[in-house]
Amino acid sequence: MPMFNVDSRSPTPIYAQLDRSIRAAIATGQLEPGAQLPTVRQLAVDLSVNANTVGRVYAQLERDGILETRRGVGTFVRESPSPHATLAHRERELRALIQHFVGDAALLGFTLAELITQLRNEEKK
Amino acid sequence: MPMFNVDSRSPTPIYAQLDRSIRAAIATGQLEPGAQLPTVRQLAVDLSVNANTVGRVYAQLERDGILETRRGVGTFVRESPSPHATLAHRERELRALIQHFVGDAALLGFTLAELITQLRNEEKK
DNA sequence: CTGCTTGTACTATAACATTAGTACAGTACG
DNA sequence: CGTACTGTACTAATGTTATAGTACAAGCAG
Repeated sequence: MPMFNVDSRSPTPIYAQLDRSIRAAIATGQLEPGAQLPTVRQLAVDLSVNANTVGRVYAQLERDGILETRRGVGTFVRESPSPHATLAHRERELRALIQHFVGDAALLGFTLAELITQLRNEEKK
Repeated sequence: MPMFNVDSRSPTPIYAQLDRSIRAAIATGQLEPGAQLPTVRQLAVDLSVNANTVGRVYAQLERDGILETRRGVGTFVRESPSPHATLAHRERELRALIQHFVGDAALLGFTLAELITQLRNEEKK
C-alpha cells in the first residue's frame, strides 16, 4: 500500500495530485520532519507513472521549501516547514482557500453553518 | 454571481470543473429538471472562458443523459433524476472537501480552531 | 579508485486542453 | 419570407502534461 495515491484517469494532472498528496501527508503528520521519501524511481514504479513526473514534483516542493533533496542520498521533509511565508502572505492564501472551500461546499448545498459544525466534529478526532 | 464556478488557475481542466459544477447544481436542486441552462455563448462570457469549452461540456453531459439540448432553443436539465443526488454521496464529497481544506490550511500554519474563527467571520458578510 | 545509489537535465514524441475565428444547421418569431 | 437566436462543427495555433530514453552530477560504501 503506497503512501501516496494518484489516479491517472482523473482529469487533474498527476503532478498536481502527487503534490497535494505529499503536502497532505506532511500536514497530517504521516510524514514527519526529517523523514525520507521514496526515491523518484521507486515512487514512479509504485504509482505507475514516469520518473520525470515524480522528480519534477520533488523539485517544485524543494523550491517551495517543503522538502530537501540531497543528491545521491534521497529526498527528505524539511525540518522547518514553510519558512518563506510571511504572515500577510499566509493570510492572503488562507482567504483564497476559504473562498474556494465555501464556494465548492455551497455548490453541494451545504451552508456555512453546516461547514462550521462539521469542522468542529473534525476537531475532536 | 454566476451559478457555476471555475478557476482558470487551477490545474484541473476547466471542462472538468464545469462538468462537476453543473452536476453538483443539479444534484443539489439548484437546477431542477426541465430548467434551462445559460446559452453556451452567454456562459462563456460569464466565466471568461471559450464558447467551445462550454459547448463541449454541454455535449458531453448530453451524451451522459444529464442534459437535453435542442438546437435553436437551448440546453435543459433532463427530467430523469440523477442517482448521484443522494445524501450519502454529498456527504462523501463534503468530507473530501474538508480533508483538502484542513490539510492545505495546516501547511500555512493555521489550526482548526483558527479556521473555524475565520469562517465565523465570513458568516457575517 | 570503482561501483552503486541518489537527484537532475535534456531530447523527442504524443496526447490533451484552450483559445480565436469562422461557418453551418435547426428553431422561433415577426 | 428574413432575422435572430440556439447548438454544433470545423480549422489553426499555442501551451500543458506525460511519456521513454539517455545522460550527467553528487554522495556513499567497498
